[in-house]
Amino acid sequence: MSSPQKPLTARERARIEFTAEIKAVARRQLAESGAAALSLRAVARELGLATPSALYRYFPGRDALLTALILDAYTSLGAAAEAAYAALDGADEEPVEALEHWVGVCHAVRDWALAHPHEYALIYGSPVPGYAAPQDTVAQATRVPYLIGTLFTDPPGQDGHRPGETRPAMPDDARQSLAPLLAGLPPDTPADRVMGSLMAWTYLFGAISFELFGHRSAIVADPRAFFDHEARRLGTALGLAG
Amino acid sequence: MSSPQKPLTARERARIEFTAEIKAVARRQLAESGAAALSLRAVARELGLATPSALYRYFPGRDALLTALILDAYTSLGAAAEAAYAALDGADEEPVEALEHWVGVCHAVRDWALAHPHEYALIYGSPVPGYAAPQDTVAQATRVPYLIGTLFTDPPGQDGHRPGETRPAMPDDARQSLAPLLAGLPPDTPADRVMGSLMAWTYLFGAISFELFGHRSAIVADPRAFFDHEARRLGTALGLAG
DNA sequence: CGCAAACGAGAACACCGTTCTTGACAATCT
DNA sequence: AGATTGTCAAGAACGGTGTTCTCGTTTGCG
Repeated sequence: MSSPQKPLTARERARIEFTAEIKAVARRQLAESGAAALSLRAVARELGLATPSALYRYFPGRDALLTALILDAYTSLGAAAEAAYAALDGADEEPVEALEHWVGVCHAVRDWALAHPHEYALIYGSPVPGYAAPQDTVAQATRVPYLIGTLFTDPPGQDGHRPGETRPAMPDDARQSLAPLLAGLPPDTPADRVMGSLMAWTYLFGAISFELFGHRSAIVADPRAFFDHEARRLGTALGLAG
Repeated sequence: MSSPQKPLTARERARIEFTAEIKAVARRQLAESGAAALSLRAVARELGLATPSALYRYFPGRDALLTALILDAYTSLGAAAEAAYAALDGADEEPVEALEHWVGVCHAVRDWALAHPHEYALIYGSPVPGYAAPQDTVAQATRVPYLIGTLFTDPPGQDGHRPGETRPAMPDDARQSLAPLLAGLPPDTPADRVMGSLMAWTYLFGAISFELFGHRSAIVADPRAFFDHEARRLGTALGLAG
């Protein structure tokens, strides 16, 4: 995509290196105290800078730094989910059931969220500034839902649909409501499967948000076992059954 | 419960009245600019107070004020959901299907969230301080999940379960994972139905959060039609079908 | 009436993000 | 090589924030 020329002046190399260093320190403080506590002054202090104004050479402001962290978080999460999918896909000779793929991706996303709770809150919690998602982020943000989509729309076997199985009906207004999405998909993609993948995507992050934000703490004793079961039951309920 | 004595001195009356006034102003500013922009100084200014320190006579700090708003939000949301349920229950002579109850409650919760987006973000977004939920809030916070629970566990007809219907299996670890919840329920409550209500609860707020936080804006054209369809499909998939 | 508690005002402290100016340094062009 | 251009960290300053403490004043109670 980029970097058509290799020669980088020492200034440029130092600049991108220092930019990464700023992000690393900021990510550390974010992971430690949350987004609300991320302070440009504290970042500058930890970097040995005598003044926070020096950071404005690299980021236009605090929100820009947070946006950069958001993009990195989406990238990291997307990579984790895709890696889990690839691992399940390539390991066994026997093709793995679609349900197992789904459950595996679910656990990968949950594991990532548990490992990076504040970064998860940054991208799937309440949007802090004015919830303006730059165009750069959507490419990374769509990696997980896209992965789930292929899980639901790509038939696991030759067709993946048993002859006697009842496909859920989709009223016209519901089908039209996701026209913007269907327009970008192969024309023969069944709308009910797209709907199923969107619902699976919705549920996955609803469940993780509930667990991470404490809405379940008084209710479930073993979060991982509960999550595994809910992922399985939702997957089968949405038509992934083997 | 409380107020065993009626006589209130003028001081006390003025105090509770002014406390309510503070909350009203704070709620207005919250609805206008979000929780991050809620400032004690701005609240004091709007109340005509010359200094924000006066507010500390009524709330120990900014977080306490936010906690009070959280409790009010839970109360308001719970009342809205229960009112919608009651309206559906009492209107028709014919007993309404459980699925319709479920969809009605879903729309009530969504309507409330759309009308009070910042209050919704306050209670179902990322917890701001250290996500410590005071004991007062849980009574209000559990109203909606409890309502959904009765929807799924109370049989709509005489039993509500068709003879040939296959009940989803629950492995032991999954059943044990929600032991804390089952301990507080009638001993014959079927665990798979409790599981279904928890999943419905999870999905409901996952869907609303996605819509409100902009994760669907580029994907679905008619959010209400989409929401209605997903609520119906999830309800039937979880065993509410008529 | 007198006393103690509650009240609002005010100043102060320690932070914060952001802006602007200043002097030093490196890269580039002539 | 020398002059110039642009980048850099520094520093000071502004307006904003939550919070704490100390004041007189007012209110309610014994």
